[in-house]
This record gives sequence, structure tokens and C-alpha cells, in this order.
Amino acid sequence: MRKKQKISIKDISKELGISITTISFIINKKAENKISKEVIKKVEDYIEEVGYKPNSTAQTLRTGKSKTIVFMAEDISDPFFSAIAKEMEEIAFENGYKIIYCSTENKKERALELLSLFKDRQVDAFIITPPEGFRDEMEKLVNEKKQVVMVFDRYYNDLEHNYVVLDNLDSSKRATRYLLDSGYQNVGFVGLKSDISPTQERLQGYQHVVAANGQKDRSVLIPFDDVKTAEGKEMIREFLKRNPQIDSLLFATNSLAISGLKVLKEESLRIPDDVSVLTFDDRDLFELYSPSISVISQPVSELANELIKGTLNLLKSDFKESVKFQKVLKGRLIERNSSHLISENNSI
Amino acid sequence: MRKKQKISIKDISKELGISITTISFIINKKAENKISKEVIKKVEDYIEEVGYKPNSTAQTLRTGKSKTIVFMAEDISDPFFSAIAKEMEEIAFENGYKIIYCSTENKKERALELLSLFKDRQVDAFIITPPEGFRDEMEKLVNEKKQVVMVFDRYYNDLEHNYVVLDNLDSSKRATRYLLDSGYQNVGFVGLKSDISPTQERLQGYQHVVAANGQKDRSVLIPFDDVKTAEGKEMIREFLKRNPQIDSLLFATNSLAISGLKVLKEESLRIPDDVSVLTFDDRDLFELYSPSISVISQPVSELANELIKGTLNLLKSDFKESVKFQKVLKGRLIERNSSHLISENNSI
DNA sequence: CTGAAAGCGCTTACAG
DNA sequence: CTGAAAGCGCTTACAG
Repeated sequence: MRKKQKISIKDISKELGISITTISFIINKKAENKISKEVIKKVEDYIEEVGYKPNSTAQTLRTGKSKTIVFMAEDISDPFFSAIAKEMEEIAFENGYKIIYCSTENKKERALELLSLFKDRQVDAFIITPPEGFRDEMEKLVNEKKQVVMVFDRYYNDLEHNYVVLDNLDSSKRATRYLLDSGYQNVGFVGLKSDISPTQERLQGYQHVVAANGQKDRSVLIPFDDVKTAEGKEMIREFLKRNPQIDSLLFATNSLAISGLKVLKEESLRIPDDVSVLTFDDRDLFELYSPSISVISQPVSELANELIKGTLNLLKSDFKESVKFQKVLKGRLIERNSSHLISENNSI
Repeated sequence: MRKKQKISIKDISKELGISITTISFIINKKAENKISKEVIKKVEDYIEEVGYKPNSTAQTLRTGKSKTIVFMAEDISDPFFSAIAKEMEEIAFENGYKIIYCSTENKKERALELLSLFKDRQVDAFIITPPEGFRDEMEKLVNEKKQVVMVFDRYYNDLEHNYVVLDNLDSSKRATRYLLDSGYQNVGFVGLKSDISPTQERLQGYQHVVAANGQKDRSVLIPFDDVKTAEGKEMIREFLKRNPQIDSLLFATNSLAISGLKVLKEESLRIPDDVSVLTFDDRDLFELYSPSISVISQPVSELANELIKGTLNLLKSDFKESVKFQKVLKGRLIERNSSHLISENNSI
């Protein structure tokens, strides 16, 4: 058995006695009315027959376009990001683009490494969740104008850039107001110690509403790296001990909520009798938990759609500088059993 | 401000008055004792200074190696696969490889599409969870010997190929035996209707032990597409109604367990009083659920490590035909509160 | 309507 | 110890 050699445009040219140029035109649909119907048919049939596919590496080298998008997520194993990734993947593939995923772990150095790893490749676009303290790097990247840059899940108000984000300020305000309206007097906030916009806005939204209602700001901010560790849980535990008045908790991320639920369980605090719970980001877990946990759900499908379609459009438009793509989507408050006052609970 | 042009090896050559060949040798560490220390130093310093990085597309075109691995998972948004993906990613990057992820959704057509999408690119390796009915395609792919092919999460016993899998038969036997030993008389099995090896082996393990203990086989197999749907839940519900004797349930996947837990909740069946529960694959959810759910946990880190290191080794060895990489890892039974007989429950 | 030729940025025999 | 040149597989001005 001979080793099946990869067939090239040159092989086709020889076989059919037609020039490489003509074949390339036909493949790239630049044939139009320049090339005779018969030749087109002949070439197309032959390509079909032998299953020829142009070598995309050569195409990339020649054109400078790789049909590749890098999605640099905070953590690709987080259900929120992996759900986004999966939805984007499909649409990207349909449009002839591949996506390479990676995780920054919210670390500046890691993000820098990844960036330099991909910048020498001809990546057409970056969809990126910048880590802590990455504003200046993002500015550089955007100004280079070498590829489309789409920022996800956060934005910089002092930078002209494309982004898709949740309306975190509004969501957080609504969440806090909802808890106050439900009759809870002392709403506590468990957030992330971080300079990125969603973290900031979720805290501000909470503080704004709490202050407007003459309540005290009772919040604790957990460093990113401690969220899933024993240290993080300890911080939440101490926060609760320091603030025994708290009758309601708003968590800024699903990971914080999970650590928080563990603490509440360990401390035998009942939900919602002792303390009601509301968290950002929905997960299977929250629906199944006893009691089920109320959430501000991010519209995952919409976010993914805006992200990838926005990126593809910018790619098509050859990202002329004028085009800016900025979408702010609303969160959805899903009321479950963790945030009802049991006495007034009229749910199923 | 001038547009910063990408610097090429030719530019360096001109700038330094040294031939392209010599520079290429130095970059690729093929300098050895062929090139004078001074020249090497000069070139390396200059490269450092201007931040030159070789164009990887050109390297790929020339060498046929792209330093790219495709990980074709069943579903990249499933926590099991995304955890595996993330661990592999890091090791791959350290070794100069990128990973492209995609999801087959366990659909043959989708997997075929993806395969043809990536085959024309110079992908160096496939790490793949083949979908239903993909044996013959895998045979073709393996025999082509164009790239390293590593199969994950399943294997074909009539095919010579590289794989990393869980010992599903053993795990399932241990799980079933454990439930019987805990005093449950009628263990039911909720599995997947599928021809892939883990599904088969998990069912067989259950059947084997149940038969050996003179018990009846009470199992239901849910089609892959129905697992998360109302139809799937209905099938589980009816299965339970048809088999009221069941006092213990073994779920073959975490998704099945989640649907199962929903049904148990809806039917107000208490765990473990009315029915005890044990499932394959661990998740946050199972630890936090009330009661916490016992699981057969797959060793995610080990699996990811074997997968990527095995693949990288095969890549290094230029995958001579003789090299076969086959790893079967043991599952770990984690006993939680869902599988104790309440009366004998001596846990915390 | 079609083709010969340059060039994308590398690597690697080959020559000296 | 170093360099000129071919070639990986394409696309695309340019010519006729």
C-alpha cells in the first residue's frame, strides 16, 4: 500500500492540465465570469472526487489571516466560562473559524505569557477577560490594531474598546433592593477583592442601595486566590461572626456562594430562616440545593452570541477603526426558596 | 507614528550582515560548535532587543509540524471535560503546544465534520472522545498515521490504539458491591443507552455483581440526548414506579444523577431513607447536596496528566508505530450521606 | 478567458 | 565556521 500523499494544488494542475492560478480562482470563488463553465465544472468535480482541501497553513502564510480566534477566559473550567465557550465554538465553526481557549487564572503574568504566545501567530481576534491590573496592556493591544480585540465580562471606561458585559451595577442594585423589599433588614455582601469592573460595580450597586435605605454597609472582600480555599471560608465565617445582625447575604460570584453555603452549613445556619441567600451566576447546583438558591442569572446564550457575532462582524468589516462594538446586557433575577421569608413563603 | 512592521529573519540578516541560515541555526539551537560564540551572542542579543519571534505559520508550512493538539471532547461545557481540558492546557503550553477544544455532543456527524475541519490543518495530535458508532472512523484515523491519536474515556478492544480510561468495569462492580454490602437489597441502575465502552462496562459491572448476589437486574437506559430533558426525567420516574422495590440507585454519569435527583425531589422520595444514591463522577453539587451524595470519583488530575504527557511523549518519539500508550486508572469511591442506612449512620 | 511568476517566512540539504 | 538557494502550498498582481 502506497502512502497516501497529501494532494496539492500543483498536483491538480498537472493532472488536469490547468494552471494553478485558474484552480485557485475557482476554489476561492473568484472565478465569476472570467473562467469558462466547463473548466470550473472540471476542476470542481476533480476536487470533489479526490477530496482536496487547500492547506490552510499556506493560506495563512500568504494572506496573513488564520481564521483563528483566541478566547482567553478567566478560568475555562468555570461553568460560566465553559458554557460561553461552547456556544461560541459552534457559531465560530459554522463561519469557518476555530477557537483556541486558555485561562488567565486572573493572573497578569499568565495573561502576558499567553498573549505573547499567540501574538506571533497570526491570530485574527482575541476575545479576552483581562485579569487584575491589565488596563495598560489592553490599551497597547487595542492600539496595535493587529487583530480584533473583544473584551468580555469587564470594561474600562477610560479606554475605547469593544466589549460585551453584564449590567453589573444595575443587577446588583436590583438584587439588593429585592432583598430589602423582601423584608430583610441587614443585608451583607460577600465580594471579590479586585479592580475589575464587575467586582467593583457589584459592590457599588450594593453600597448604593444599602446607603439609600439608611442601612450600614456590611461587606467583606475575598482575594481571588482564596475564594475556593479554607482561608476564604474562614474569612466568610469571621465576617458572619463579626456581623451577627446580618439576616441576608448577597454573593458576588457563584464560587463565593459555594464557599459561603459550605460555611452556612458548617455553622448550622438555616436558609432562609437564619439568613437568606442570593447570588450572582446561576448553576445546576443552586437549583437543586435545599433550599433552592435565588440568583441573578447572566444571559449566557445572549452573551455568547453577542461576543462571537460581534467579533465575526468586526472581522468581516476588516475592523476599521471607527467600528466599536459595545453591549451591556441585563441580568435576570430568579427568585427561589433561599430568599423568601419562610413565614411569608407562598411558593410551591 | 510608523506602523510597526513585523520583523522577519530576513530583516535581522540585513541588519546584522549575517546569513539567514546562520540565524535560523542559532534560533533553533542547532548552532552547537558550528557557529562562533561571538556570532551567537550577537544574534541572540539582537533578537532579545527587538523581541523577534519566528513566524510559526511559516515554520509549520516548512516543517509540517504545527505544535497544535486538538482535544475533541464529548462536551467541553461538562465539568468533567472542562476540568480535564484546563489541566492539559497548562502542561501543553509549557511544552510549546496549543490546544484547540471542540465538542462532539456525542454525534457522529459532528465529529466527522470536526475531523475533516482539522485534518487539512497540520494538527500534530488528536485527543478524542469518540462518539457513538465511531469505531470504523477511529480505525481509519489511527491507520492514516498522519498524527498522534489518543483516545480518551473509552476504548475499542478490537483496535490497536492509544487510550486513557477509567477502569469502568471494576469501578461499577465495586460500587454495586458497596451498595449491597451496605444492606440495600434492590439496587437499580440508571445508565446511558450507548455503545461506547464506559457505558457498557458500567452496566456490565452492575449486572455482574447483582447476578452474583442473586438479585434481579433492574436497570433503565436513557438515550444520550434525553439525559437533561423532561423526557429523560420521565423515563427515570416511570422506571422507579415500575420498580417500587428499589431501595438504592446507581447512576452511570453525573448528568443522569442530576436528573435523577430532580425526580427524587419531585416524587418526595427521601435520600437515603427511601432510596440511597451513588453516582459516577464527582461535582461540587454532590458534596453540597443535602444529603451529600456518594460518588465514584474519576481521578481528574491523573487522567489529564496521563493524557497530555502520553500525547507529548508520542509526539516526541515521532510516534513510531510500535509505541502504544494505554492507561487504565482506578476510580475512587467517596462515601457520603446518600448511601448510608440512616439507622446505621455513624457519620458526622 | 487563462497562465507564469513573485513572494509570504521559514528550514535544511548542499557547497565551500 | 558560514551562506546561497530550493521549496513548503498557497494567493494575487500582472501580462497577454
